[in-house]
Amino acid sequence: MSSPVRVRFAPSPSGYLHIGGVRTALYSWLWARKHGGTFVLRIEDTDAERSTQESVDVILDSMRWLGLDWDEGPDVGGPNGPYRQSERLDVYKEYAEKLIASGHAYRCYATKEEIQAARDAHAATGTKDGFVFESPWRERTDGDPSEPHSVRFKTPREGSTTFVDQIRGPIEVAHETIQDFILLRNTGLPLYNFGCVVDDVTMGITLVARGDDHIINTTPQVLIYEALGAPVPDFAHLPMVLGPDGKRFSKRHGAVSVTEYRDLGYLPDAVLNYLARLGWGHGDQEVFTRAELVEHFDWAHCGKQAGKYDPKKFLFVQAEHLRMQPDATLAALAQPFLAARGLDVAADDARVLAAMPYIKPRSTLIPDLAENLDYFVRDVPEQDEKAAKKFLKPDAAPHLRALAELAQQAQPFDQATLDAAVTAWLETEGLAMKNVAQPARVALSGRSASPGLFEVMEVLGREVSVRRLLAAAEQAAQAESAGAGA
RNA sequence: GGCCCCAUCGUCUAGUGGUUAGGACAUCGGCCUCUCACGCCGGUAACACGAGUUCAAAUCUCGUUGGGGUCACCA
Repeated sequence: MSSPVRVRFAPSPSGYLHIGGVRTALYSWLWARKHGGTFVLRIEDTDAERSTQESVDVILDSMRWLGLDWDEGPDVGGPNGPYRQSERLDVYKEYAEKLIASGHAYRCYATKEEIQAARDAHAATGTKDGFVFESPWRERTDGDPSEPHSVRFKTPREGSTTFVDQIRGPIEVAHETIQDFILLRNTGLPLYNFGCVVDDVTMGITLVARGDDHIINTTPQVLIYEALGAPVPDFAHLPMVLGPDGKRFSKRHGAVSVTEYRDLGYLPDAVLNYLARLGWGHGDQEVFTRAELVEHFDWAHCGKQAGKYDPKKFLFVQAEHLRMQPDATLAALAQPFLAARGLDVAADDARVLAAMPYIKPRSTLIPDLAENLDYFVRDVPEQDEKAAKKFLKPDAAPHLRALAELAQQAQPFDQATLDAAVTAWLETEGLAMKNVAQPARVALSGRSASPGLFEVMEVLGREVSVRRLLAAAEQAAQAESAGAGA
């Protein structure tokens, strides 16, 4: 085929890794993995004001948690480093000089004040056209390079430039709407459009994926590629991720940072799956494993319109992935959340493993697992007051004692035996399961909702089941005297 | 305002000239049932509008309207 695929994700470290950014990273990563290419991670920290090391750490942590591994970048290095723009200043300087030498760029000594004055004058004319700063230095050569100056690109005055977006098709912009944009600030630091292109050129990037807010930046960038005589990569501009109300996705819509989802107990694969499907589709399939995503992803099936974040759908996808996990994996993931409830159990606790199949379909997030596992591993189940009051009444006491007796006798102590014994007993007593189920449920779990009674009993074991049943019978009987005494 | 992008159920989408416009989430009924889930069955619900091209348009063209992005020595 053509040249090997090299894709990059280039976040600027000015905060956490935004959920929208994750999608960009994911699509890029998928593209690289699908083609056996290289995934490069680059830190765009040329804005010293906003970039922080803490942010870099958070972003790397987030990427690792998601399992979006990079072949070249911070930590792992690579042949095209360094991978932080702040460490590549000499490279930008070198390329800027090249463009000046070839007549594609020039030194501009205009001050901020002069530019602002020009902008104000333009506004004062009341014109409807956009402001395009025309530097007097475009054609002058009498400046003193030792004086502070920026480097501007000499944008062609005529014609237009077209590039073909992988998602949107051809996009054409007239040169007259593009001003002589700045390549290098007077501080020597590159501006986004320049640093980005120089890095993508020197790192051999073959496809650039990013948010569609960059679509307008692409034309000037293509101009730089051409001026440099470098091959122009493919571009794919992803639509934005919006909040449910259609506004830019922000904190008030819910969690925006990847780390928040991790702490909330989402699975990385679920996050990836949901994000992949938000803006991309593969027929009727909704649930994808990571491998399936890699196999099926393509730009052609990416939607063009902005996607609204749907927390309910996200939860659905998360639940699906939770159920796909092996019991042992979930047990290990649940352990810290159990510990947070004061339940100190091993990651491979037999009760946890035994209960997991029944807990899984009743849980969505990892903390739910711990919540549903609670009474299986707690010595004495915490009792829901309302449930106890409603079901542990005097007339339930004899039933609970009978169930305890049946549990004591069951041989072997498993679901089938328990079920048969209880069914037979109900028959002779002329009772229905629903007459005794809820009191028994409260007795065993302390709650009014739980997996099937026989499932719970089997996991709990004979001894614990009998003990809880009898304790509840006692409690139910007590309710009588309390009621009569009042 | 200039420039650029976008437009199928509430939401994510399938659909690339001929379909009863499909699926999923959500929602509403029902089944299952010892509770809660899971699961299963079914319902409500969409091509923004207007011209044109065509035997035929959700699909192609133009316009309108409505969203969004961008106009920095931020990224």
